[in-house]
Amino acid sequence: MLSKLRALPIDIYFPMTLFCITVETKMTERIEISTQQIVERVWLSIAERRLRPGVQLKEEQLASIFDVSRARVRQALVALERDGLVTIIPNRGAFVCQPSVDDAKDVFHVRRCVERRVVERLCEANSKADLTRLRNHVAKERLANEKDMTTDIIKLSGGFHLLLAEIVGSDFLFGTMRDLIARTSLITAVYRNNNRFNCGPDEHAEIVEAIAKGDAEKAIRLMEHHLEHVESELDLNEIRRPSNDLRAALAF
Amino acid sequence: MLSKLRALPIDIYFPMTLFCITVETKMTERIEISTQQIVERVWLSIAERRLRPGVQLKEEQLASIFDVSRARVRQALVALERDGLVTIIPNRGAFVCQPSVDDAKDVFHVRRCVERRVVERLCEANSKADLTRLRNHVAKERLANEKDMTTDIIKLSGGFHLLLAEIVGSDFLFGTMRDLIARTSLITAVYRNNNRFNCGPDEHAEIVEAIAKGDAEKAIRLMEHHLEHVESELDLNEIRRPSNDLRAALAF
DNA sequence: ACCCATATAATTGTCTACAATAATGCTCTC
DNA sequence: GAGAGCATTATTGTAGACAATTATATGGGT
Repeated sequence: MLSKLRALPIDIYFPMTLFCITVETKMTERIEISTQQIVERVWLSIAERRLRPGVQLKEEQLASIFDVSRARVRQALVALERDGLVTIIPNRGAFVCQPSVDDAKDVFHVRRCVERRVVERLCEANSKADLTRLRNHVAKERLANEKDMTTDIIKLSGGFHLLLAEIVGSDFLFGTMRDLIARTSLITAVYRNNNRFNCGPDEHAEIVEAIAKGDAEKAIRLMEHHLEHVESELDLNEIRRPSNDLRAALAF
Repeated sequence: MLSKLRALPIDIYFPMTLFCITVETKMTERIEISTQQIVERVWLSIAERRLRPGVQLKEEQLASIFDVSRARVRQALVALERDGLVTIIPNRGAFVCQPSVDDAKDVFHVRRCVERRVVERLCEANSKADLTRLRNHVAKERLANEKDMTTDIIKLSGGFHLLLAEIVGSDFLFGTMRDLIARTSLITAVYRNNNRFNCGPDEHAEIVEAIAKGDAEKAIRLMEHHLEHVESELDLNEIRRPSNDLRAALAF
């Protein structure tokens, strides 16, 4: 609202330099890892299915892994809870969330509404510089897809939608999108039924071109189709699926 | 750098606003105040216009007012930032947000989508016990209105919408509603053009009865009408309004 | 009188030690 | 040998001290 979010460059939320930094950490002297970077690492680990739902994230454990103080880990966990990736139970600890099928549907429902609004406002007032940013972003997505860089694909795929919201300039929409994208990552990690991490940059490219032409109607239609596509690749039927819940897993 | 400074309300640079939050602290028993209670106090102070947008919430000040440690105040401020009531600028502090007209419109747009969804799901599966809770709540609202208890009116008015989301049982929708209601409180405090704090419990009552009858279509229509009503009582035209921005206020 | 650099004061950010709480393992009793 | 109660351990929560940062006030130069 009061433009703190907008004041910061988008890379802070999806820093592409993350892994470079971690490499340097090992090679050179100790480099401080920020709260935001911890959030980022955990988020990616969840999105890449390295951290499964229900797992407890112990503060001291994380503190030693990232070589930071426990206080900073705590902040990161609070932020992760806000993003809906983690549940904090008082005096118990933080656990990776287990979104229900209903949750997943709700998230996509709200996403459709919010992204529709974003595209609307984007078509109202678009500038050439912003179109360049969007096209550059899609180009990066293409590159990541070709080279099959999983981590980058995940980050850039969400980053596209976040970029749209950022260009609109509404802090509220930006924050809401950020929240929705984080949750979508978790939902995708839990419910996707194949190994593809997104549906490729082609649909994003089409949306950008529709916006470029100022064709709001088409852009909105493409966006809705895009989101339906993403949702359709998920396994949102109430089928029994592998779970950390011992009782459910051992029941016959 | 420069943009960051310009984003700040000008009266921050003229620290004559040393006015504290007036809270009736019961010094008799010295009860521990939880983080959540601090959040609620600040939220109500903002909603009741006792705290104006742009005011800085200094940690030590709050700590002494509530007689708690600064650490707890910090947590409360982080929570308030999440709710969109406060902006935290690194190394500068926390300030009450100044939502723009566009922000206000976005919030109401998203609210319409989310509440529509909530009502839909509520009509799908309603139970009698839940209807009782809703009716009791509306009754409380009526009482508060009759007795003209401002604080209660504000709390109950938002609480109604929160209760709907709670009954649905989706953590995601509940959290989203919570967020939207907090932001709406701030927006209402800034932009409402009369002294009424809500539009009375009658519209809430109608919605409850529509849900009771399982008439989803009517319930949704009533809800949308209700939200439009609330929004229409705001002064969301781009008229010049009293502002904390000295430059704007002094320009002719 | 204005601008710039510097010193001081006020405020936030971080860390570490300690307290409170919940989970685990053990022992005693029946 | 099973179960309840107790002790131990592991983990989270809190507070206070200190470091870093920013804003304000001061003074000299132009």
